[in-house]
Amino acid sequence: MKKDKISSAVIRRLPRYYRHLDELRRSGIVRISSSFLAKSMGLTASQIRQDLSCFGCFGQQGYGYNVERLRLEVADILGMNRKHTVAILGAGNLGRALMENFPFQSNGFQLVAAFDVDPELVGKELSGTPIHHVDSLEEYLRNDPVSVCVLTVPAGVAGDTARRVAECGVTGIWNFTNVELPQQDMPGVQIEDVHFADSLLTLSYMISEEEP
Amino acid sequence: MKKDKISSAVIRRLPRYYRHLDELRRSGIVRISSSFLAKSMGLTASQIRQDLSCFGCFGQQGYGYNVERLRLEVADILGMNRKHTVAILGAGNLGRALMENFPFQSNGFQLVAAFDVDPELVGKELSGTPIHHVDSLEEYLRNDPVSVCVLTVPAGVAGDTARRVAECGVTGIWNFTNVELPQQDMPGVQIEDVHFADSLLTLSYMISEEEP
DNA sequence: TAGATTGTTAATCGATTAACAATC
DNA sequence: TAGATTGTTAATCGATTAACAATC
Repeated sequence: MKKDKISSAVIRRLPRYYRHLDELRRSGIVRISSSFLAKSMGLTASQIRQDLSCFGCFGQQGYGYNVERLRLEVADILGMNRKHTVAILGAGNLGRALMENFPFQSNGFQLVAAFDVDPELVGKELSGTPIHHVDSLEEYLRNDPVSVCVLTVPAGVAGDTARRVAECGVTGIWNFTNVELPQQDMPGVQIEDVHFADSLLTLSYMISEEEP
Repeated sequence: MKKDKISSAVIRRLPRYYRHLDELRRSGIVRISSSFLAKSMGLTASQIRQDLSCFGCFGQQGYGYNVERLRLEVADILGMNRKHTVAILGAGNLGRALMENFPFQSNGFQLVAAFDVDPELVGKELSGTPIHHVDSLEEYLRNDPVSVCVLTVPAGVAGDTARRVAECGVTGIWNFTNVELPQQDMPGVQIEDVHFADSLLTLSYMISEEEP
């Protein structure tokens, strides 16, 4: 039975399901039961069946799940077939690392452009992606709307840059700056934070607890 | 009343508390009530008082919390005063981005070394941090143990590299590879994942849901 | 003193786990 | 058919919220 409102706990597990199913597929495994998948992921079989049942009936009694079919279903649920476009704002170290190394394509995204202020970079291409000047951001987005902007600008201009692209109708911001973006100022824009510092401090807590 | 076992939901909120308190302090605010802090963070006052009470009594009835005192308390809880050391494994784009831009110091960590296989990099320094050859990893760690290793190596060697440093007594791994490290193979090592792909796919889900 | 706000206990809400009929 | 395993309902567990006495 499909559910209306999916809890964020479930949503956050979906990419992990996808990752594991992709690995199972690549190692040639055709079918899998909830209990086997649970064991390999460190979850309970109940939870997996409960999670999946939010979106539909993908298994078969007495058989389990077809790995490839389930993988495609999860990909679809995650919106990986929607041909989302993405632009990178800020081609510093981190922005360039994402441009050159992150597999946008295999996660269902198409990287179409990057923006920076550095005259050394503007006008060049990196891994086939052109780097434009940030001054042309609005003009670019008017002509070629993108789904998601990757925010890898310096913290000082993070808020401003976010507001600018929000006004141009971007639907998502992937925020790598350590700044908390004011969601309420940007209605209709989904924000996903990657807070390096928060992550490291969590680790700091965990290792500090071990050795009191 | 201090609690023994802190739930991971609480732990994950601690860095956010720290970040907000640090910002309040920098904007010169001396005291704050749980309800004001709650509003600015998008939480409830109850939750904040409940969270903090896991670690002690930091407030005062009728007054609230002293921002700077609470900030220092949270820093201490997070282990930011423990002089943890950190080494970066893999000085590719991402590794270098962290070396050059991430404020390890102000998060309580001291970056002491980086490791790579690239002869162009080995022997050089970047932002004051020497880059050694990965072959010398074990020898280095024997002489100068580090608390945390940052895993920014290619996915193919992630598992091996993790095991190697785990055997050398590292207490934490900050994992930026898209590989799920087997926690059970490395007892006593805390693993904190930064899964870019999982994060982007979560955003993909959220923006796809908006426009069905 | 009166008003404000904490820390804590109790109530509620939501998420996870267990159980089981349905059925491949 | 017998064994396996799903999807779903019910039970349990844990986390969040509400309430309030204590007290600054």
